[in-house]
Amino acid sequence: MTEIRQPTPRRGTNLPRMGDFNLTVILDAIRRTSGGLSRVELAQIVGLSPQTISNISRRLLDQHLIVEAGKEGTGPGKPRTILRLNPSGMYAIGVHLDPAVITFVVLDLVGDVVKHSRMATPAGSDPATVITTIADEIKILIQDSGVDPAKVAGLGVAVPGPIDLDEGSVVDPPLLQGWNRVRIREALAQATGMETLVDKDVTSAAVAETWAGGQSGTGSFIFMYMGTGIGCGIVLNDEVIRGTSGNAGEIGHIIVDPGGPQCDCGLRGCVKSSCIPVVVVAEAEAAGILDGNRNSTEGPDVQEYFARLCDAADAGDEKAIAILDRSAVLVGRAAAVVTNTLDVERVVFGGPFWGRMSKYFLQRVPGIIEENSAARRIHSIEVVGTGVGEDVGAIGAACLVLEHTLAPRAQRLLLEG
Amino acid sequence: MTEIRQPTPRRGTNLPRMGDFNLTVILDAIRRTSGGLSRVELAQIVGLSPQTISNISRRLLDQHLIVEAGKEGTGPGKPRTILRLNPSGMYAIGVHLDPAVITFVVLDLVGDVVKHSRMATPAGSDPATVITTIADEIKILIQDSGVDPAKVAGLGVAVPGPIDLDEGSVVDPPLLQGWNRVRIREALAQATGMETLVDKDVTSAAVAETWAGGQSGTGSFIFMYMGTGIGCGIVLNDEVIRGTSGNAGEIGHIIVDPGGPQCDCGLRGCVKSSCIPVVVVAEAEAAGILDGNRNSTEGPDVQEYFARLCDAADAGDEKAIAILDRSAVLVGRAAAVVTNTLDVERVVFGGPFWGRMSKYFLQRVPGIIEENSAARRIHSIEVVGTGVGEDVGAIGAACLVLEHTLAPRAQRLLLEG
DNA sequence: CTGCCGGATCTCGGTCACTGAATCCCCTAA
DNA sequence: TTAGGGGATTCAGTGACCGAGATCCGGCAG
Repeated sequence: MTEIRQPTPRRGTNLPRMGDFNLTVILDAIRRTSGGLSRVELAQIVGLSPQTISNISRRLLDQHLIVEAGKEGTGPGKPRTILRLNPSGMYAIGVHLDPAVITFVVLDLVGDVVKHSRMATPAGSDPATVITTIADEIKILIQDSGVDPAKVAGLGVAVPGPIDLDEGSVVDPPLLQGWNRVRIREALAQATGMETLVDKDVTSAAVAETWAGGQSGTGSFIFMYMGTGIGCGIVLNDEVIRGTSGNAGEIGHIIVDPGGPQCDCGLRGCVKSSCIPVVVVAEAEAAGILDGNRNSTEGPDVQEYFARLCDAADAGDEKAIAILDRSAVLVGRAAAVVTNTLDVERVVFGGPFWGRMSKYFLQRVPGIIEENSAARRIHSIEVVGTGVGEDVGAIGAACLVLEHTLAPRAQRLLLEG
Repeated sequence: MTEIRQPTPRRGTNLPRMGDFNLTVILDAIRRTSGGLSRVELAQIVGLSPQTISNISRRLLDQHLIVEAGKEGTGPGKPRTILRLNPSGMYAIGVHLDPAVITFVVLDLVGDVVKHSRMATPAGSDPATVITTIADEIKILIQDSGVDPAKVAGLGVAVPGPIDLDEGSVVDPPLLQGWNRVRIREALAQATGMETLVDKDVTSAAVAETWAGGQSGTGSFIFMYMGTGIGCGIVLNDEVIRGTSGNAGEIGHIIVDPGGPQCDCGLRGCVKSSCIPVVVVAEAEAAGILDGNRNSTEGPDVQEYFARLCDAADAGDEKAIAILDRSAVLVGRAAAVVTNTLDVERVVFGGPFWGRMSKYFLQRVPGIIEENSAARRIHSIEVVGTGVGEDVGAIGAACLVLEHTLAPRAQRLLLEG
C-alpha cells in the first residue's frame, strides 16, 4: 500500500546527548515527586554523583524550569534545599480534534490547565477552513491566557486514528468526512508558527497520564480511552509505545462477546460492535430504559443519552445497571487481552465517557482482569480511573509537547540521521 | 498476590556507559550486515565520527569480537577494510526446557549452531534431579564442542511460561508437574558456574530472530511461536519486550472463533481451545483423517500426528487441507489482534510445529492480517516464516546471553541501582 | 616506472560531562 | 559558644567523542 520502510539503523550517542538526557532524567525525577526533591535525594535516585546533580540543577535553575523551594531539615546538618518544578517555566498548547467537539488547552509545566476552551466541530466544512479556525482560536487562547508566548514550547494535536505519523496526517477517520490524508501537522505549524506534534487521541491520553496523572502514570500501563470509540494507549517502562506508524492501540476488533452482535468485520462480538457507547445506548433503548427518539448517532447526542442511562442506573434501575455492568465485563475482557499480551502492571481508565461509567466499571473490571490474567500467580494488576478529567485528549495533546521536549526518552540519546 | 513492585526510577548515564553502548551499537551494525562493513560505512550508519569508529573498532579487534576481512576498493583511493564478526569470538550455551524434550545448543557469535543435543524430558523426576541432569549435559556438550570454556559468555534457559523474571523461576507451567516456583536460574548458575539467564520460550524465540534471523529480525515485529501452545514474542524497535514480570506474549485466550468450542475460561473459541495443535489433531481425528489411537496428548505424540495430518494435506486430502486452512485463519486473527494493538511491521512465524504447517499458513495468514489491519491504509504488514529452524527455543536461549552481553539495549546506558 | 590523486584511516590535541577528594556552608545539640 | 554532622560546591582529573591534519594505500596517466 505504501513504500517499504527501511529499518532504522541503530545509532550511537555522544557527550552532548548524554548531558541533555541526564538533564531530562533529573527533571523527570523532580516532576514525579509531589513534594519536590533535594540534590542529595536526586543523586540517590538517578545514580549520578552529587556534583553532577549540582551542575545540572544549576542549568535547570538558569532555564527557570525548576525553583528552589525552601529548606527541609530534621536533625543536625545543613538542611536540604528542595527543588521543585516551576509551573510557569514552560507552557504547551493542546488541541483535541474530535468529530463532535474541538477542545483547546494551555498547559503549564506541571500539567495544570491554565486556560481552556471548546467549540463544536464545524460540520461539513472542509479541513482547510477548520484548520484556519483552529489556528485563530489558538492565537486568541494564548493572548487571553496572559502567558508569555516565548515560553510556549509548542503545539500538540490529538486526532482520531488512523494517522500517518511520518506525514503528520489524519488518514480517513470514520467520523470525520473529507479528512483523508490531511497533513494537519504541516498546516498548523505553518499557520501558528509553532513546533507542532500530532498523535492519536488515545496515545495522547496515555501521555497525559504519564505527565499529569501522578503515581498511576508511572511504569508500564495501558490507558483505556472511553470515547465515541474505545482504544488504548500503551506505556511500557515509562515510554509511550506508538508503533511503526503511530497507530498502536487499535483494539476495536478484539472479540469479547462470542455470542454477540455481528460486526462489520464479519465476526461476532467485537469491542466496537458490542460495548462502545453507541451500542450500549442502543441496548438501553431496546430495553425501554431510554426513549428511542435519538436523532443522530453522533458524539454529543450519544453522550447525553449515555448520561441518562447512567442516571437511571444511579437511581437504581436494575436493567440499566445490568447493561452497564455487562459492558464493563466486555471492556474488561478486551483490557485483559492487552494486559496478557504486554504484561503490564496497571490499567488506567479515562476519556470523555469515563466519568459517568466509572462507578460501574471499577466494580467489575478488576475482577475480570484478575481472573483472566495469565500472570496472576506472579503479580496483580491494578485497575484505576484517571485523575485527568474529561479533557484528557487536549491535555494529552499538550503533554505531547512536554514529553517530546522534556521526557527522558531513550530516543533522545541517539544521534539523528 | 505478591509484593507491590515499586516503580523503577529512571536513572542517569555516564561516560563509561556511553562508551560501552556505542561499542555494542557498532557491533550490532556489523552483525546485521551480511557482507561486513568498512569503518567509513559504519560512521555513516551509526552517526559517530570516523575517529571514534576507529577507536571502537580497535577495542573490538582487541577483544577478538571482529576481524578485518579483506579490502574492497573500486576506483581510486585507499580501499576500505571490511570488518566482520568473528564467529569464534564468543560462544553461548542455550537450553530449551520443553515438557517433552530438552534441547541444548552451543552457539557462536554469528548465531550458528556449533554443537547440539537433545534428550527426552525425564517424566516424573523432581526438578532438582532434572536440573542436575541438565548441568551435566551442558558440561559434556562444551567439552565435546571443543570450544574454549573461557570464551563461553553464559547460559540461557528457555522455559514455558508463566515465569517470574525477578526470581528467575518457573511458575507452575501447565505441562511440567512439580515445577512450581522452581528457581532454575540460581540452581543452574550454581551447578554450572556460568552466568545464567532465564526467559520464556516465546520471548527467546523472538530474540533468536533478532540475532540469527537476518533481515526479518529487525525493527518491530511479533514472533508467533507455534509449539504445544501458541504464544508470541514481541520486538519493538529492535528491543525485546518482556513485560513487568517477563510474561508478555500470552495470547492463548484471544477469541478467534466466536462459534467455536468452549474454553476453560468460560468463553468460546479462544486460541488455546480452537487452534493449537492438540485441537487441530483432534479435529482431524474426528473427521476421520487420522485414526484415533493416540495414547497421549503430550508433545511428541501430538507432533507426530500433526505431521501425519500435514502429510494427508500434502497428498491432496481436501478435508485435511480444510482443517489446516481453517487453523491458519484462526491463528491469523489472533496475530491481527496483536499487530493492531502494537502496530508492528512484520509477523514472523516459527516454532517446532511451524515447518510442516508453513505452506498452508503462508497462503492464508497474510490475507487475514491485511484485511483486519487497522493501519492497512498506511502500511502493509509483512508475514514471513523464520529462517531459524526447529530449535528456535534453544537457539533463542543462547541468544539471550548474546543479547544481554552485546545488544545495544537502551537499558545498558542507564546506571544501575 | 614514477608521480599524482582520491579516499580511507590514523594521530594528536581539544572539548566537555561526569567523578573523587576536599572544602565550604548551615543547622542542631551539648 | 563550640563541636559535629550532613548538604552543596569547588577543583582537578578522567575518558569518550570530535576536528584538523597527517599518513597510508591503491589506481592511473604520463
